[in-house]
Amino acid sequence: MEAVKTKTNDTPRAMPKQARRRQLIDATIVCIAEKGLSGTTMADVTQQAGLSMGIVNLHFQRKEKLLIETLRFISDEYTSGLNKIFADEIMTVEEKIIAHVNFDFSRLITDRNKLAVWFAFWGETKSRPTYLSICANYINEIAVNLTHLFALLKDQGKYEMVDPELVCTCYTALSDGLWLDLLVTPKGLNPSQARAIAMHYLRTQFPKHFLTD
Amino acid sequence: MEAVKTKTNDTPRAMPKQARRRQLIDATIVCIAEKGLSGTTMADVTQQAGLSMGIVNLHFQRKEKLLIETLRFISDEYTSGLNKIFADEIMTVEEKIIAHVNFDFSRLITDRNKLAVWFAFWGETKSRPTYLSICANYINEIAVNLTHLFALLKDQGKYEMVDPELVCTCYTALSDGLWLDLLVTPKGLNPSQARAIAMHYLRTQFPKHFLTD
DNA sequence: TATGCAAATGAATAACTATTCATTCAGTTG
DNA sequence: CAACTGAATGAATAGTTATTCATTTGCATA
Repeated sequence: MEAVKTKTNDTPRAMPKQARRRQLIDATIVCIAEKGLSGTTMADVTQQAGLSMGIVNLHFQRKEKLLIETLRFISDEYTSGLNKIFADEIMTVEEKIIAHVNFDFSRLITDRNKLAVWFAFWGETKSRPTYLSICANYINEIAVNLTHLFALLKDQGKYEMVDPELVCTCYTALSDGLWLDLLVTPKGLNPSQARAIAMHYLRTQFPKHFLTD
Repeated sequence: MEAVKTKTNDTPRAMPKQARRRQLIDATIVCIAEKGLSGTTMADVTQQAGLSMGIVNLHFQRKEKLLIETLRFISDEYTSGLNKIFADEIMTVEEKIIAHVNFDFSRLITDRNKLAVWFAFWGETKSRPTYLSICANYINEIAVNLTHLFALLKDQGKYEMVDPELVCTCYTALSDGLWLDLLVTPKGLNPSQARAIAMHYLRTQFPKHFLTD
C-alpha cells in the first residue's frame, strides 16, 4: 500500500469535524480493501489519511466505532441512492426498475474498494450482530419497495404467473452474487456485463418489458 | 462460545496426524463462524479443539497456514462433491444439473459455519491473493463443466436462444447470492427455499425441463 | 500581536496474541 | 518393565497493535 493521502494535500486545522471523520472513513475503506479487515491497523488508517496515530481515537473513540461508521457510511450511500429512485414521481415503473439496476452496477456501487468493505463485513456478520443490525433495516426496506415495483409491473403487463416477492429475492441474490464476482474475479466480468446479466434475468420474468437494451 | 470439544471426548495420543489436523480445522471453522476471521485467536482455536496452545504450531507451523488449510478443506469438499456428479456415467444431463443444484443447497454446503468461513475468506481476497489462488482453479473448472451441461441441454431441447455461458455465470452468481442470504438472514430463507429459487431460474431458461418439482 | 482554545500529534503505555521450547506424558519396543 | 520415542503441554517470551495523554500547533478573537 502506498502511503498516499486520501483527501487533500494540506491539513487545515479548522476543517469541520464532519469532514475529518469522512476523511478517516475514506482511508478506512482503502485500508480494508488493501489489507483486509483483519489486517487493518490504526497505524495503517491514520497513515493512509496522512494524519497521526491518535486521530482516530479523537474522532471515533475506539477502532470498532470507526469500523461501524464506515459500514454505516457505505450502507447509507446505497440506501439513499435507491430511495431517490423509489420516491421519484416522474419515472414509469419500468424506468424505475431500470434505474435501480443501473444504480446497482454504477461506478459508485461497483467500486472494488467498497465491494471489498461490503463483503468484509458480511463475512463477520454471524459473529457481530451489530454489523447486521446496521444493514437489516435497509435490506428490508429495499425489498419491500422493489417487490412493490415488480407487483405493479405484473399488473400492467398481465404477467399472471409472476411472483413479485420471488422475483425480488432472486434479483437481490443475483446482484449480490454479481458483486462478489466483480470483487473476486475482476478480470472475468466487468460492471456492464454484470448489469447485462441482471437485465437478462428480468427479461425472462417480464418478456414484454426491458427490451430496449 | 462454549468451550466444547469439536471432536472426540478423549484425546488418544497416537491419533493419526491427519485426524488431528482435521480436528484443528474443524475447530477453526467453528471459531471463524463464532468470532469472525479477525477475532479468531490461537487460544480460541485450541480451546475449541480441547487441546493446548502449542498444538497448532506443531501441526501447521503458523496460524496463517492453518487458515489456508481450512479454506482448502472447504474448497476441496465442495469441488469433489461436484466432480462426482460431473463424472457420473449413468445420470442424464437434466439429472446431473438437478443433482448439482441439490448439492449446492444440501446440508453439507449450506451449513452456516461453513458459509461464514467462505465469506470471511472472500472478503479478504483482494488483499490476500493466496486465498484467491486456492479457489481460482476450482471456480474455473466448475464453470467449464457446468457450461458444458447447459450446452448439452440446449441441444437436446432445441433451446435456440439460450447462451450456456451466460446461464452458467448467472446461475453461479445466483447461488453465491443465495448462500449469502442463508448466512446473513437465516430467518428469511431456508435452504430448500433457496434451492427452489435456483430451480425457478433454470426453468425460465429451459422451460421444457425441470418441471418435476 | 497577545491570548485562548480546540485540534492534532506521537512517544509511551497497556493490552493482546503468536510463537517458542523445556518439560511432561502415553504408548511402543526390545 | 526399563528405555525410548514422538506427541502434547503451557508457561514464558517476543512481537504486534490499540489507546492514552502531556505537549505542540495553528487558528480565531480581542
